[in-house]
Amino acid sequence: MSSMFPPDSESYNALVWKIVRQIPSGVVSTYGQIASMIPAPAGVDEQDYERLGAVWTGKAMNAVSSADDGSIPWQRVINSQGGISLPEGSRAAVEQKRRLLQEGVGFEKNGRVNLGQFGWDGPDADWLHENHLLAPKPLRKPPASNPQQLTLF
DNA sequence: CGTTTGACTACGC
DNA sequence: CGCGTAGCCAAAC
Repeated sequence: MSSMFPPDSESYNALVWKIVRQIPSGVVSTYGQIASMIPAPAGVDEQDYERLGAVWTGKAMNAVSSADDGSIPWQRVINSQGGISLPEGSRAAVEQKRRLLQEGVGFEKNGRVNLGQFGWDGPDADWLHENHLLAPKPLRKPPASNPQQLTLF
């Protein structure tokens, strides 16, 4: 028997936000990557957690907007495809893209961020260890071959 | 009180 | 490369 939801969603959210605060300006992380650093609750199948954790992280991020005190760079968390998950055209989505652009994160024609270029590698190993977190699962980066995206200058 | 709906992701066409 | 689907379940309607 296992609860399919964080036993303590409150502390899970806090954990997510703690990690998100570590994301430096100019790069992005994904829901799945954040979740991969948080140990799966006992009883939750690892494979299930890969998806569940991402959903939980999404919920945690959703909870930020209502209580955003400005300390959480929520805009730096996007989906595994490099896209913004908020409803396109919504006020929040526009704000997210605006902030990312301002931080230097580039968007490709299809409206996605190249995770290979702007993807975050995760916090320092020391920090992770101090907080009892796991090493982030590498982002699914696009075939890093030719840097056909050159928008500087 | 039944239905719909997600700030997700991997996978198959 | 883009779109649809399954799996999951608390909350909002």
